[in-house]
Amino acid sequence: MGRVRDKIAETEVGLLRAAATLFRDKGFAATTVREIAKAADMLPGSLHYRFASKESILLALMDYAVEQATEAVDAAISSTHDPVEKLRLGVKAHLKLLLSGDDAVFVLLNEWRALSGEAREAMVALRDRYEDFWDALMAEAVRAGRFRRDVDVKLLRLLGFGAVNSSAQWYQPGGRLSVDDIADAAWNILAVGAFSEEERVRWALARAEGGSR
Amino acid sequence: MGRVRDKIAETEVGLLRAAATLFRDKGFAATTVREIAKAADMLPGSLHYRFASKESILLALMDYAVEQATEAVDAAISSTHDPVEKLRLGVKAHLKLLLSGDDAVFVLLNEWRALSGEAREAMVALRDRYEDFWDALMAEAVRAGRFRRDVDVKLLRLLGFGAVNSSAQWYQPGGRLSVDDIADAAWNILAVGAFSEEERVRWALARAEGGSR
DNA sequence: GTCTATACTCTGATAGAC
DNA sequence: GTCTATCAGAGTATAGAC
Repeated sequence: MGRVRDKIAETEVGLLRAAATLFRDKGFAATTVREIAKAADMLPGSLHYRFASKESILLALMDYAVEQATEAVDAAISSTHDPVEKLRLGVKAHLKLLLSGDDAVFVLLNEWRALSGEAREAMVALRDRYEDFWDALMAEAVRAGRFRRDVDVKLLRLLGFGAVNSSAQWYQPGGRLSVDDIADAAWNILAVGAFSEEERVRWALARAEGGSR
Repeated sequence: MGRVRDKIAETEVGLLRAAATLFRDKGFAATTVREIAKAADMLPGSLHYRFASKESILLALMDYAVEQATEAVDAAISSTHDPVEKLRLGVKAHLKLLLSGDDAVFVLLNEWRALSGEAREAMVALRDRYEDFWDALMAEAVRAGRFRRDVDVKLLRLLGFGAVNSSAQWYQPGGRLSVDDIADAAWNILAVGAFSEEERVRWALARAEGGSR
């Protein structure tokens, strides 16, 4: 029983992966269903057996991306109860996924304009939930006095993810900068700039103690 | 003499403006030349008299965007010789242009993947020059000891512009946040996080003195 | 310089044999 | 479930009258 469903899922995941790479490289509108089918070792007719339309491929892909991101971040922050450390680990997990080579998250971030109508609304709802999750995590750190009081949390989240997510546009695997380099730099600039004085001292001490972390 | 050229230029600027709005809203690939022509009060045939191809419209648009950005930033930083103040004013000018409603810069940042071949190379060369300009400005601030020594300037520039440019994705004219709010917040988080201790003190004093700037 | 009309290609999607 | 063959429409670009 499970065998058949697994096989179906596997085919569809491969298809989504192929679509993600093409959507990332050429954009959704510039990618043809024939190209997707070819990249997935299929013919256009077979592809339409799995997905009714090109747009439904994109929507499924985004669904998959949000699910993956949520799982990755949840797993990463489960090891600590410190709100600031949760943020640091969560951002790192988010970035790792984004730069891991799986293009779904990249497409989620950059091709949402291609969806229209109900599909667009469903997508926005998913994205909002992910963003609310982060806002709550940050609010916790503010409540604990770990960020400056005058920091606009929502704006910090927007700018922070803007910085982190933009790395997908220029990151090169095997290049000068590793994923950890980028995560650490983003943290050392963005978060530290938002830290309260007390937290700044704490952070400076931890750095001096534990090496370059 | 100048009259004719001005008239031609005016027609083309109007056309580029219409194209920019469409490219921004729907993306380059999803926009048709018929739509561009209609938005510019023309027929497709007439449009092709001005631009040989759809891609050449995009390239001309990007050229225009880089020119505008360079001029805006140059004008903004000419009033000071302080390297950090140059950066602050320059970033603000860049952001103002990006969020001003002229969509050319947005398209430049988000649709460059649509170009291919020689047009792509020409575009990358333009963008690189703009980025080199910023790197030089930042290097000046580092040399003067105004940033922490351990800050990777190129990475800071990438992350910084990632944050600033991302605001174009969510900024709403007339919304809760003004362009100045965003510019100030980005500066207060990003730059301050990269400041040297000495500069941080200087900045804190200036803030206490001059209000919320 | 701008129009109308159209050539030619490629698109997403479907039908029906296997 | 996957194939071949094909539809109807939309895409860019062009030709030539005005």
